[in-house]
Amino acid sequence: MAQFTNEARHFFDVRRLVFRIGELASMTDVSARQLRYWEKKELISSQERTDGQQARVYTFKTFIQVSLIKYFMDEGFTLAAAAQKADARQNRMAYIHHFISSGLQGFAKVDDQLAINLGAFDAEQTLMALVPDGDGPITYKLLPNAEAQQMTRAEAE
DNA sequence: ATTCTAACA
DNA sequence: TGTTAGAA
Repeated sequence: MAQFTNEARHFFDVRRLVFRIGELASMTDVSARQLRYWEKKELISSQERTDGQQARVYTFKTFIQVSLIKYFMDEGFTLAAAAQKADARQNRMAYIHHFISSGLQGFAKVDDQLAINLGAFDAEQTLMALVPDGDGPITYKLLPNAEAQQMTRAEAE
């Protein structure tokens, strides 16, 4: 079974997943003309081009942003309002992502069950969520920080 | 083939 | 906003 620690690991780097304007346009049903216009209005941005190339390069994050703006415009919002709502949505998602990734400290075995290290409960204790193999409720257990840390690390790699 | 800017319908 | 033109 895969083990995880705080270290993020991945098969590919999303920062290398980029699109040119034609691709992004067909992916989002937003015309290239609109994409250039939105960029000029600073509602979206394209990646800085280090080389001398002229063609815009868009990140995956921009793909999400464009999709959100498009969605809100289809809902009837003006471009400016749609962009504002899309921005707010992304900020909420960033917060949630931070909340989750900071809360999930790693996995371990406790009482022969999968245990999810949810991080500090207070100054001395760490909260562990015990996930049963089959059906059944998830239970929680508080362990001394040192013990939780050690067992979480012991299962890693 | 694709994207660029600028301009006009 | 769509759709051109001509250049890169």
